[in-house]
Amino acid sequence: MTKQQRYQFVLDYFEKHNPGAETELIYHNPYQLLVAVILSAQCTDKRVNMTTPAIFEKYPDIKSLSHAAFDELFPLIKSISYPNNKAKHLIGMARMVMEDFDGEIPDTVPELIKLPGVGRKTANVVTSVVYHQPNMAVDTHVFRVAARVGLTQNAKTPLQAEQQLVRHIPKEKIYRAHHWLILHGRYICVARNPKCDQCGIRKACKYYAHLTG
DNA sequence: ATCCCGAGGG
DNA sequence: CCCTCTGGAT
Repeated sequence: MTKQQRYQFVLDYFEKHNPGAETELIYHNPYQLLVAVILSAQCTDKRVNMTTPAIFEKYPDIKSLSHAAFDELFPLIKSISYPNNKAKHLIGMARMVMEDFDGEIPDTVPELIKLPGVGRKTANVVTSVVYHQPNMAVDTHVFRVAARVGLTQNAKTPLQAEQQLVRHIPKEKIYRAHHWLILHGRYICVARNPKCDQCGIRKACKYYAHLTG
């Protein structure tokens, strides 16, 4: 199977068997999405969604967050991973948006990455979801699944994987593909002992082919 | 024990 | 490149 056929098969399969609307981050504007994604590192979306309503009530916009006191923000997120870092990042992010970006959440990856707590993955999520740019956010799931299936080859970093994936996936499908790969990675193509017996794309999968000889 | 849609610093 | 941050569910 050629690489092109592999992509075709995988994308077609997911298009037909949409892994479905899973628990997703809840947000109502770019500000809220950015905050939610920053909080989501190493933490389930469900848990993030439990904390964000209180945050958005107390800090309804980027300006109010930029004036937040650490000791008041910290308790609101202390039940998720890395509350110390994240509280620091959120306030720093808001301040930089106010000072350097005139209070508007930037709409390009290079600008977003300058913000505290915003790495490439977060920047790609924000630009693809809010601004509909054809960017692929590569997290641990996407990285692992793409490598296993053979959508990427010898990708040593998330950035390399991102570049290979973006090259082969039609623009309009990139965000959905991102989500499909995550859900597939979460439930089927798990890190240890992947559930190949339940996998619908195994016939296009290099890992499975290798497994079965 | 291991996993959750990572980022920053050394 | 590896290390640290570090809470809750399973």
